[in-house]
Amino acid sequence: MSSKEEPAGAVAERQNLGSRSQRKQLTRDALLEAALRLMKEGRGFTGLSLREVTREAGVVPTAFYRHFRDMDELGLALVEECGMTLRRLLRETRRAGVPLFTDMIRRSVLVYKRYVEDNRLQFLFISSERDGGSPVIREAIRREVAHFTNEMAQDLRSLNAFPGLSMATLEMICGLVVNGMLSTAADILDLPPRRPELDQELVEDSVRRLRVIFLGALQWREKPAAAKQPLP
Amino acid sequence: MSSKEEPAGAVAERQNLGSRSQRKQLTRDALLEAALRLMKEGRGFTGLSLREVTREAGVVPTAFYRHFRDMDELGLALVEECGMTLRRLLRETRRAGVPLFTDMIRRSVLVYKRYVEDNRLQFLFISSERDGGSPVIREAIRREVAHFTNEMAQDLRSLNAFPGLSMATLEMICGLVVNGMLSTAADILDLPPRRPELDQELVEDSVRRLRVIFLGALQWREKPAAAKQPLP
DNA sequence: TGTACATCAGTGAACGCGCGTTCACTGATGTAC
DNA sequence: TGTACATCAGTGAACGCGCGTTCACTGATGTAC
Repeated sequence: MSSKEEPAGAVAERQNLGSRSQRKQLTRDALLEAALRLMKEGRGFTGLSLREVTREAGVVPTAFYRHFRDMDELGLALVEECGMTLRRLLRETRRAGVPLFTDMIRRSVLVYKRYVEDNRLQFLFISSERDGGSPVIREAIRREVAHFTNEMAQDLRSLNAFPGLSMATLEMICGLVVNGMLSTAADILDLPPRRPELDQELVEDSVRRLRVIFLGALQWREKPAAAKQPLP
Repeated sequence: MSSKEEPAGAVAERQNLGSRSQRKQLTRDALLEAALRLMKEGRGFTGLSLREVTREAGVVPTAFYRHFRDMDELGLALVEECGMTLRRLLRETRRAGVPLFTDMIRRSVLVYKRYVEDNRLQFLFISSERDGGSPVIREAIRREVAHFTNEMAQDLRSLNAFPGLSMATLEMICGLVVNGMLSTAADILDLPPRRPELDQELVEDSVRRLRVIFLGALQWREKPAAAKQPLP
């Protein structure tokens, strides 16, 4: 125990052994995590102050500049971290199987829900900064999400889930799915604890929405690409 | 012309005749509009300061308190304004017809795009605070959006567009549509000027997404509502 | 292995600034008689 | 209609505070010989 209570042992960790650069990395991670942690109570990233973040991380304000030029640069680092989280998600969901039938859709949704809950802070960051925050961060998030959507479309193609659909159409479908699932993430994060019936309801709602999209996808017929005409 | 350039004539307006309460209302409107205007460059509502808003509105900081207790209260007033904008949208889109076929979907999308462009600032507020901002404002926006979704479902029901679908399913479908269209609003607002080919592409993408959803809705078969079972 | 020096992650004091809020005020508008 | 008073939207000075950033620093780690 410390006489002057420390935030979450961040400092203690850093005081343990390790090369200089290893300990620098620990401080950097502490700053990133501090920022995410401060967003827990619904405050946007833009509302965080540099001093607040360093305080939460247990370092002096000026130490910040050893790691980031400013808060925007820290935000971009968070986006990158979240991008990695999304890519891992794709790998995990892939194992749930082709989501063409209700059971597989439900299985995927459950994997997803679990994943969002295991990575609360990152999904909170994504969903609150995707449309909100500073333009540069918003742009970076959109890039990650577009990349994610694209990978998902590649997956569907290689699984041959919708044989009749062009790659462009698959991407459109995946865009709908991803957009929906990111909205759902916000709802998952808002779920009150110890209300399993609400959890179940949310899952079933998600399943229904995904079913509509996949039903629509199965019905989709590609039009023969009309020759591009100049605007009138 | 004024020697001490004034922001957007707000003060000048207020100096014209009118009863005391009329002029108070003008100042209130100036504050609301100032807040929206300051969000133009991608700054979130949470990032605005009270002093900044009063400066933009052309009044002294303390005048703020004659109208709102704090910035949150101003935010809620904005949400209410946006709610009215959404309800007007519904009335206008209704005239575009039942969106079951591609042409009608396209017509609705064009009405919507035009409407978003005519109400840029309000849609900017909605889309950036829907997931981002302070919890109390986010909650208020969600309520407005849920209300909007519900009205839309009522519309589809009374048009008898999907005779086989229950009200709950119609609401689910409308939820998908509304969620998608609010994301699209952000894209519409980001469109660079004088690039009609990008405008057209965005419209066609929206139409395709809506088609998938409506195709799915037409395929949907209600399950006979299974008796509710207690959780295992 | 031992010594002398360089590096650099983190410190702590200091700065000027814009913030939200308080307070007593002004003077035009509204009301009672 | 005219007068005396009340109301209250907007003013302007003042406050204490947390902010981002600068600077010179410390002292442990790393490197060269």
